[in-house]
Amino acid sequence: MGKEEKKNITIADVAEALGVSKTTVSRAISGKGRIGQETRDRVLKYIEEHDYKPNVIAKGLAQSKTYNLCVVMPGDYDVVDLTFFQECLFGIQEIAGIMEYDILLSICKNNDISSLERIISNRKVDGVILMRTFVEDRQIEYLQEKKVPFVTIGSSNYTGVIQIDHNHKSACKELTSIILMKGMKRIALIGGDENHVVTQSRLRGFREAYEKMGEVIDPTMLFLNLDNHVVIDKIVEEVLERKAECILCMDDAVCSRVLKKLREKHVKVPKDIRVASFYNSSVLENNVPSITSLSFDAKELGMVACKTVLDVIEGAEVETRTLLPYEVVLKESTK
Amino acid sequence: MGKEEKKNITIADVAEALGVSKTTVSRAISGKGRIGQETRDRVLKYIEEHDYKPNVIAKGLAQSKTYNLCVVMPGDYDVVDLTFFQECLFGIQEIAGIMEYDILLSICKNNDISSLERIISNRKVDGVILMRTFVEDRQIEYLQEKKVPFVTIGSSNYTGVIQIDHNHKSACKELTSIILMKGMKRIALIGGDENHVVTQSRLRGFREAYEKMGEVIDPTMLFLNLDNHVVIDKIVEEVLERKAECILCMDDAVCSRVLKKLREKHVKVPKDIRVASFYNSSVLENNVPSITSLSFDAKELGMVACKTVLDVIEGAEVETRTLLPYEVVLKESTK
DNA sequence: CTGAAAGCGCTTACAG
DNA sequence: CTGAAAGCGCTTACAG
Repeated sequence: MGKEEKKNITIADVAEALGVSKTTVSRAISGKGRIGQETRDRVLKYIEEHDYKPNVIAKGLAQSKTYNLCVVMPGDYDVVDLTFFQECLFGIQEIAGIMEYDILLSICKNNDISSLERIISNRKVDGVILMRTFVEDRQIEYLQEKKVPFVTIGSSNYTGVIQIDHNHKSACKELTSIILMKGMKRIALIGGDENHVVTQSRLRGFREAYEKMGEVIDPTMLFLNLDNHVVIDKIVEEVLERKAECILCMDDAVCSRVLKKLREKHVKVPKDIRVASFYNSSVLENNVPSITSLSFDAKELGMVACKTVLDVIEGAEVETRTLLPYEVVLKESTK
Repeated sequence: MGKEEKKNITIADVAEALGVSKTTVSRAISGKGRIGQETRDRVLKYIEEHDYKPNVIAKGLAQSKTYNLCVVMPGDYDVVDLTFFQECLFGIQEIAGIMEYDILLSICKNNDISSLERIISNRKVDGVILMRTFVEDRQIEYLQEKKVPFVTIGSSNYTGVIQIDHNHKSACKELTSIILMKGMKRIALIGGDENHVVTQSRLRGFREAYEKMGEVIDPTMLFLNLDNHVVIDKIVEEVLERKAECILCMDDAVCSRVLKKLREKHVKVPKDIRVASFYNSSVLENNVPSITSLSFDAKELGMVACKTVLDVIEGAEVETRTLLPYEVVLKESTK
């Protein structure tokens, strides 16, 4: 409509149009440095009217900043609880957006950090959020070595790591205690990769509950490091033979598979055996019966993590460890 | 260990160390412009040994490029099939990584494009991949107006849009035909937001199957635009009363809810009623009985979409519409 | 084949 | 309070 293809308007254009220097325009926009109120208003008015948008890349180059955050998501297919990471991502993105930051995604499959390395050495981000931690964690080692600001979602044993987590230990302790108090002593604990820090925390909570109740764990009822579905199926068989009263699942993916196996064998929950999961996600949402589990606010976790890494980037002091609250949600499966 | 905190080494440092100009170093690295073989080798050797990494941001500023792609993910919680988008994202990331591009994530809730707008007006990306299309699509309109290179995953009716999609129409037509051929005429079609292009395609396939088989659709058996679980539950009741022989679900989230309701009412699949879904994802993976559905390769879709948008960015000619193949997977639920 | 210089669009000491 | 100039780390006509 007569509109000509406009080149992007720059700070120089604004300066020229207003008969001031680029310095002045820059100051009016950033709010840094002394500048006359009237001058500032003129500049602000002009850029508003002409829809001027500063080039963030150029700004970044001058300031050695990118206004990007890297979020590292786990890329292992089956194990992952997608909903959790999704929700978390929403939280991160919400805060990041407010602070004018964007999210660069890195996908990490079993501790392979090549994608993260590329992003860091290309200087594409100002900080990193790790969505999952390993007991032995190459991402953490790499980031510490490179002195890149980062936080982890989930706990870590590495010293000096800023961590945002739910209180998994305490949550699992509580859920386990409740089950013990209901009189079920023969609990089978299934799932969980011991290389993940969260598994360690859950396990500790599980153990503490037994101690607190003066009960003793039957070590043959612990089934960790299950790497595939077939193994889970076999374990369910075994657990049934051993007359377990309750199956406690480390996460919902495992729980979902356990429930499938139980259905196939026509074992009724909760009549024949009780089931609970250390995690709640939409995977089990539509299950009949409804499944007792721990409830965590993943979005909140993401928001806090994002806020924290931004603080770190700006050099603020932050807590080394932030623990968010949880809920125990009792449902039909443990009635 | 005596190692001093090194500032990042730049192209100027390399040039000085080698006694050549920055121009020469730049050319050796980029491979553009004439340069002596011996000189190039010297430069390459030096940067290799000293672990020099070009600053992508600076390079981008000089070339008006970012080496970033924006991927727009749907942010509506319930409706979304996460696994699909996740897989797709993996595919995108895999190709992007190979081409030295990174992924900037934008989350779009019900056609709200503010996040995308920010990323575009901040010039943070060279191109965009839209993971879901709307019949009336503000993202598409915005990107076309701004002349930003982009492709859509899923089809679109806007002219000139580069689309990568599975052949949903044809897939749904085939699955519907099979069911009709099995002798089930009373099919209830459930779910699907008519604002999504994919719903339109599926519906068209459904209709064509009826036409092909010389059957007539009972319009009162179509239940679209279900926005919440309660509605689905009610519809299942209605469908049962109306003696439907098969429930066809537009996607797995809907199907999962339908199955839940059926279980609660102790209606057996496939004995009392058959069920199939126009989509396959891990949501239904552990269901007993296994569910007949259409199978699509989401990762492949992501890979092709990424490759295509990269081609568009580089000004290459690309197909306006690429349709990927599918599979019909018959399982127990329609036996 | 190689280099000096201008430019990408900002920021920020420094000087006035 | 304001501006000229240098700088962020690259690329790329242009000239030789």
